[in-house]
Amino acid sequence: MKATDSKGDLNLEILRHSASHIMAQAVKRLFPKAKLGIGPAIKNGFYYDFGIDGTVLSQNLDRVQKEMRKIIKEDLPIEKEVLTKEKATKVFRQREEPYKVQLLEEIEDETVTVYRQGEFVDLCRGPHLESTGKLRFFRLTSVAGAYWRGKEGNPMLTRIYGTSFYTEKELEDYLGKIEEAKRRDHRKLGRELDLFSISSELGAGLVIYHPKGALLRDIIENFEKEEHLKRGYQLVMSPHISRAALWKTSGHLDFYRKNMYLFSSGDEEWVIKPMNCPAHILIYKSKVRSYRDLPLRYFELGTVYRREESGVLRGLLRLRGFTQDDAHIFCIPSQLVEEVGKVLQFAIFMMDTFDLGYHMTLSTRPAEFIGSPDHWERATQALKDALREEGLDFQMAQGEGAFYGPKIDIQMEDVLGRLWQGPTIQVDFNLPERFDLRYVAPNGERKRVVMVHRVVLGTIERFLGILIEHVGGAFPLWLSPVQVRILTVTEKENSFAENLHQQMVNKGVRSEMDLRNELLGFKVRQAELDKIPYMLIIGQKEAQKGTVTARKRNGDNLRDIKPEDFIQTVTEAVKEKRIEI
RNA sequence: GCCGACGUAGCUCAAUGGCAGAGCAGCUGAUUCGUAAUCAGCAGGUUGUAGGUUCAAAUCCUAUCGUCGGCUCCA
Repeated sequence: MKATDSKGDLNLEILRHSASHIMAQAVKRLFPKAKLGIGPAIKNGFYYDFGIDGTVLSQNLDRVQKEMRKIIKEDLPIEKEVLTKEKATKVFRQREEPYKVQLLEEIEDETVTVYRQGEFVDLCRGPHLESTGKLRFFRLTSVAGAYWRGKEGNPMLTRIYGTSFYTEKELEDYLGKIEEAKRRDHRKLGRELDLFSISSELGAGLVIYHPKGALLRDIIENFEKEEHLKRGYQLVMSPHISRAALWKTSGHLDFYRKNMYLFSSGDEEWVIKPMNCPAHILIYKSKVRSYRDLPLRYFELGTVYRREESGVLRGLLRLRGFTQDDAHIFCIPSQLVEEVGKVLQFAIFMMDTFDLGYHMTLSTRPAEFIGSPDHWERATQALKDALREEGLDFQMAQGEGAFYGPKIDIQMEDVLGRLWQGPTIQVDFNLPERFDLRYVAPNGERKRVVMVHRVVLGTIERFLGILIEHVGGAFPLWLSPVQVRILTVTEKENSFAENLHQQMVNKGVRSEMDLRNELLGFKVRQAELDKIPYMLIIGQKEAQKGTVTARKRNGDNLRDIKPEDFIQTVTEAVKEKRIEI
């Protein structure tokens, strides 16, 4: 297998796989006692797991990198050998590699392949580069712990991540992209733009929204409410605490207990809601429902609290308290295709509005499930039909569904090409059963209803985090907490500025003034850093003519604009939810 | 929860067992200026928290809370 002639994906995989072997060889040279785990190529690079004290590797990453360069310089041929399983087992026993021996035990074939480069031998399917010298552009990126074979309870190995490319430019581009992602980190921008904070005094995984963040969230929430009402959803609301017994009925107390906040007060046990479904179900159950009423679509911006493990918390992306744009659709099984189709359209409309890409995945019945296989088959088919009718490409994830029903997951793709979990649509056979949810059919029979759980942004918090990174903090006009900032050249223009400001506020434009006694350049810089879409620059010229000079976020100037024309431009862009200003 | 790295002024960081410091932000004053940083001065700290070792702790040890990178999880 020639690996060096082009740079297709397969070849990149070979390059990275060999890079991981070279890294493992370097680690073994420096730390002979390190035990080899596994070392595959992955999406953006490669890793290798070692049984060794993590501190040692994290403090010696540079040394490992240097040793790798030596091995590359030695240009050792990488040779494949076919061995019987017994022979291979003997080799790795001798080399005191227990993890490799364990892997061999699990292989059923009679023979296995090993790859040899100099003194280093690894159990491996290959293929590999011809020699270590073919690797040129690589970088070790981080050290982290990882469970052996990915199972909690197994020993924790130390994983080194790295990446490699065929050209220096590709490597630089990749590292540049990582830098760009760091610049856009929503945690950093959230602080710099004064949108939100997370305080350890308040508690990990809980967000406090500062005025600008709260405004931004309010804009998104209002947009969501409007769009839901347009699509036949009804707004509902439910309390944050409820009796534990409700969650006994729903089954959450048995299946989800470790993630729930429970407390007792008086003689009773209470739950802080981790989900909105039971409350919506109670609304459904509050009276007898006819087939004529269906489908019923209940929507709530429902704030829920879940006890997430401390290690999984991450900015706005993974929290303990968050707000889902949650809806539950109660319908007749025959309505499923149409309802799911509508949700798909809705989700796509939202992605388009925010200029995000999307990828769909259909997850089918897992090994452990409830409900009849027949129901599963029909529901899965309904989801598939809905996807096909909307003309959408999707991937299948066999056995990845929830235990209570199949689902469609939509991943959002941001401007850097990163994927984020977004909308989900889940069919549920479980809760209608547990709560005995029925409707009266045309023939008077009381039949079981089908329930669909769905979110179209996911959670407001996570979506905000993704959005902040997607736009790099420079929100489109309709979302910008501050749309316009008026900058005066000297204090002489203050009254003109104040007048203008009031005019805009009256028209619903979110305006701010910077009347500080500072140089214009200083104020412009501040407004740029604050990523304000429009600066209105007011000096002697403007004050005399009664016009404004509008400086866009990208530096372009619009001169001699009448205030009312500017206000109209802004108002129109907001109305159309234009992405570009 | 697990592995590792961390936690010093609002922010970014310095001080490696020996007097806690800088830039930005803030405040005061001067300056009245045209598109990414005007000048000067002032103030800002129980070094996350609680213990311990030491003549002496930001620095070493223990616990705890939190943050970051991963793993696992994500009904």
